[in-house]
Amino acid sequence: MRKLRLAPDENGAPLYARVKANVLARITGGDWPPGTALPAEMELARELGVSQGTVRKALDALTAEQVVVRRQGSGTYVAEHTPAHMLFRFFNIYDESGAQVLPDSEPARVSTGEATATERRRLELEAGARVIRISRIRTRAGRAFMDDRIVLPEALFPGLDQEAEVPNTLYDLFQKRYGIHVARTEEQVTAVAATARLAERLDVKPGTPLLAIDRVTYDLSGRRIEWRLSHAHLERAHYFARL
Amino acid sequence: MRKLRLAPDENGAPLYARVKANVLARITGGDWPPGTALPAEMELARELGVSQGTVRKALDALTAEQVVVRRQGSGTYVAEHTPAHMLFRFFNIYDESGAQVLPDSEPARVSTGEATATERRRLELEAGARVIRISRIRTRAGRAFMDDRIVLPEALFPGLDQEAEVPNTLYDLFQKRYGIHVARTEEQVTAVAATARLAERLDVKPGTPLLAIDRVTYDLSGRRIEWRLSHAHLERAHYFARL
DNA sequence: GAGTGGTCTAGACCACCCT
DNA sequence: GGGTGGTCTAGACCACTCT
Repeated sequence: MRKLRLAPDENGAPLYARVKANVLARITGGDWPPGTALPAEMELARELGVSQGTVRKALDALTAEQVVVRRQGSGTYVAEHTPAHMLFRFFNIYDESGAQVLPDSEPARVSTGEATATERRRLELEAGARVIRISRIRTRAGRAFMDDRIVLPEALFPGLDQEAEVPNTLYDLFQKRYGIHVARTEEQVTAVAATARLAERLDVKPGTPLLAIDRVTYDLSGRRIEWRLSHAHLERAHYFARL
Repeated sequence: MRKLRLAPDENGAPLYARVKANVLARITGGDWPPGTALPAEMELARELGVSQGTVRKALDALTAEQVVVRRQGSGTYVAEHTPAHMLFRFFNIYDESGAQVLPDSEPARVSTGEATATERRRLELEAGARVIRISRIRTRAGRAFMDDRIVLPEALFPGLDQEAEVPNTLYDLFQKRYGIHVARTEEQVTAVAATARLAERLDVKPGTPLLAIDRVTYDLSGRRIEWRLSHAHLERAHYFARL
């Protein structure tokens, strides 16, 4: 019987799944920061006592989930999430020519407080948990077009409210400063009439139809790490989804 | 040199890609209708003169694209698109509890005519091409909530305008009657104010914010087979997207 | 040229389904 | 019990990258 440096739980899970979990743990644990080259497949296979094919299957899965990037002839690297890349990946607004809208962000207001019932529900927090709230306007060609209200569990992002400035893309800050890797988002989209507050912030008439985007963001281990409510006034632009 | 009954084009494309193309062609060509069991992996491998592992990789890809379904111990089957399944897969509206909304459909109006410039652009049709236009209301719990205007190239769906009744789910009709397999959709979502026409059809006040969903549907070979413009009045429901 | 990922093969054993 | 897909191994050759 070979000894494995994998999950001690030998029941059920196939080998490649345990290899995948092992590699993922070392990435999220910070052993291999973004941009690092992983050991070669053969070396990982030797280290873990499995065949190269099994390592390959695990790395294929991590590649599909965009945790890792493979470069033929060079190596396998922990996916690097540059600010531009993160915007590109999670900002779903496109203009009429099909090009992605790349928004700017105005200085934000940041505060902290005890989570409301709605915030606790959306972020699956315990009663009494505290949150960081960020409010900002996004602009496009110099004009306000999107109002963001972002809520984060304070326990996951201690000190974030002390930042001098909130960057245009929060998600790479999450990764670089807090080691929290954004994995996926779920968005609920509806059409709403502009309230007085939104009308003023987006410079439209009250009652103007706006797109409301309610987003929950998950990290690689499945934790809810952000709740974001955006209201957008889209002129010659649209929300895009592929199914 | 082994002789392959695969694509004669030997350059570039890996073997498994040619196996995949071969199997896909036999499915879309009607040799294996939906629900049919494919030959076993070993048998396909023998027939095509490749190893089982290569066939497996091809079938894995077709499984990921939902062209085929695998049942351990039983076999690999051409994906069967029941009406309920098609609704489930391509209808993106969910209620507040997270359950998918399953709409009903009222009798539709069907007509044909020469494609307008917009219709030609969205469906990539030649000048002079003819289209079938379907207009219908979808209901939810007995109340109108969505107005659909559907445009199809007549060349792909001859005689569809003569149907006695338009089914609630068109997509499985496409597959069963015309052998056209829906592969994916692209949707552009915006918020608009209800026009007089939409207000009357959806029983809301003019100016009410509606969700406008502009969808182009592609078949397995990448052809555009449908353009659909839906306007929805969503109460306690939302459009859902996972990214 | 050495090292990496990408493809392909051949064969083994297992878990599961069907009859 | 026989057939199927699911997993795993070992080894080969290729295409690419780096230096």
